[in-house]
Amino acid sequence: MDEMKHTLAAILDTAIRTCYSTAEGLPDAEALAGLLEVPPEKEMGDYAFPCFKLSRSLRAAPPQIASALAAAVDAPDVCDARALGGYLNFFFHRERFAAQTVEKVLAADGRYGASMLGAGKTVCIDYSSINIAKRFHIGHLSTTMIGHSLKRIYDFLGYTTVGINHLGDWGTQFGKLISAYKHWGDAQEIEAGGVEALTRLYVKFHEVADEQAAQGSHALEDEGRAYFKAIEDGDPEALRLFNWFKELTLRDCARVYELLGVTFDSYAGESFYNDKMGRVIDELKAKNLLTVSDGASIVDLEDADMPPCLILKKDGATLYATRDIAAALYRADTYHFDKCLYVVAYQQDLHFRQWFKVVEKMGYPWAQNLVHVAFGMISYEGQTLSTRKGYVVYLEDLLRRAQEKALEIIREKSPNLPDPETVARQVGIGAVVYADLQNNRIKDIDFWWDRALNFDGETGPYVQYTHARCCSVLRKGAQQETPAVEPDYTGLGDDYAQELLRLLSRFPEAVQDAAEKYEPSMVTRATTEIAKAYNKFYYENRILEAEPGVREARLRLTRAARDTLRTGLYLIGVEAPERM
RNA sequence: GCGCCUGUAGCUCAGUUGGAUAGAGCAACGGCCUUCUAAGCCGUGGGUCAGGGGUUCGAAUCCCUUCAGGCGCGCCA
Repeated sequence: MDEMKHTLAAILDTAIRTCYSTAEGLPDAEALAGLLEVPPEKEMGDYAFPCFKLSRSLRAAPPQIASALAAAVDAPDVCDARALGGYLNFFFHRERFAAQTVEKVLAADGRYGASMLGAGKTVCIDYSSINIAKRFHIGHLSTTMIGHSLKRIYDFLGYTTVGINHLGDWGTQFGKLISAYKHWGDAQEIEAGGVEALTRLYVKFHEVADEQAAQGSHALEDEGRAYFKAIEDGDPEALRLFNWFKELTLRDCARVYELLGVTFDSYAGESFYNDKMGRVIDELKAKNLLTVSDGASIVDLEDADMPPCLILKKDGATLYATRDIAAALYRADTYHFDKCLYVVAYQQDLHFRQWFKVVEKMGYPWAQNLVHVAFGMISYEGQTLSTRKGYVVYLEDLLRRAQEKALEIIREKSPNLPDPETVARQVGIGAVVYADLQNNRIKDIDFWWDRALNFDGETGPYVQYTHARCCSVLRKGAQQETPAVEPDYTGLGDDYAQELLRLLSRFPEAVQDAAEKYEPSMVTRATTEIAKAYNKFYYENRILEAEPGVREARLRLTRAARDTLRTGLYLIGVEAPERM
């Protein structure tokens, strides 16, 4: 919560106690701060206190309370208070508010909004979690960017974070892939073609297997299973191929991660937990949680109104939930997390609720710190994503086209820009990432090329452009040779400057809210609002030609806006070019 | 059938613990570059907040219910 709120709450508290010294059951200053609201119109002030909340304990009508308090508020250097209906509206002392806000942002030296809120606490974030032998497509973007952004946000708030790419690197499909490679593969071709070549092999395998099945044969399927068994048993040749496929995939994805600026602290995936499943089974048995149903081992969850959680297949093989539980136990032991986030699509909601409950039944109190950070489905022009049907957009293609579009605009609008390729990369990718983190994560996304490549209006390039505009003003300001003067903050008294200042003052709260709700879009929106407010301020005020003191104040506000825009963009994983 | 989620302007979405006249962007139309980046700014039009009940001084927001859509519901992940 921002400082102004607390300051106002203290003033309000004093006023209430002056007017109604005998009343009981009144909220304290902290509670009052929580009741303060932002009025819908600027004309109504900077903050408002709804007096309805006090009418019961004060036994008075809200408008009367508002009038009485308005007369009792006495803090001329901080704010003015006026009654309007049942509201007590606070109007900041503009000059003082401007000075305080700007100096606070600048004193933070690029880390405005950062805190030590999370000092000593660890947050594990499971995101991206790609499957081996599959190309990175738009369906993987949300988990990757939401997780990446949350990691930056938590880091910024002082938490220790562990970014985990829980690789999908175990399962029969890898046996099938080996089988296909043995029949039709060529080392050089695969090495050159990467994951795409692997995908072709996988498709070929299924074509042939389907043909065989039509003739009543399962020879190829059996061979695939046998190769997977070979991997499990540690057969050197099978393992070599498996690791090669894995390496090819990681190499492929590394290009995308590099473009996005995404990094991980751990790539421990399913294969890593392969030898850690026994503990899960043993513990479940020891705690009498495991029962056999239709030959499979399950944990009954009827008391939690959920279907049972499958732990072992009829043949004794482990399942998805088993691996997730094993991973959670490992992470609890290894990282001693205060929270463990799973950035996974909402489709898997039941799965997470089930195994979280199993961990709870196992008696681990940290079960309540497991969080499924769910997000919406992505479709492509109204169709469900499907590699087979061609309804798929590979991320590299999207990012490439976005960069091309950005370069085209640069050639047209900024032909003299130095290093246009770098800026095009920053802007093109920024547009894609920003769009992914713009809305509440639960919303489904329908991908359309024309929307993805739109750089007008509330978009990543808009915010980046505003940042570059700030940089440009500051550059020009630094080039002018003017004597150093103290800022005259009356120069920030206009409505446009004040609106920008208000938004800047609320930015730290937005970052904290984003962390609390696991919602990066709250940072995206707060940042966009600041960009909009700066653009209005910029058009309504001359900065460089103002009187020296006013010029200095406006330059400082520009620097505060630039720093905060850069921070906001950084927190959602978007770069901030200084020119564009 | 049961469970989870969603429903706000033509489209995509905001709307803070219930608060003042429900807001943006896109699209459409009309303005603004001899002045700090026009990827910008200003303006116009556009709404039964899915429907119906209820709680309350006050509901897009909370409760109930109906409808529509998405997702999920034992040996895939």
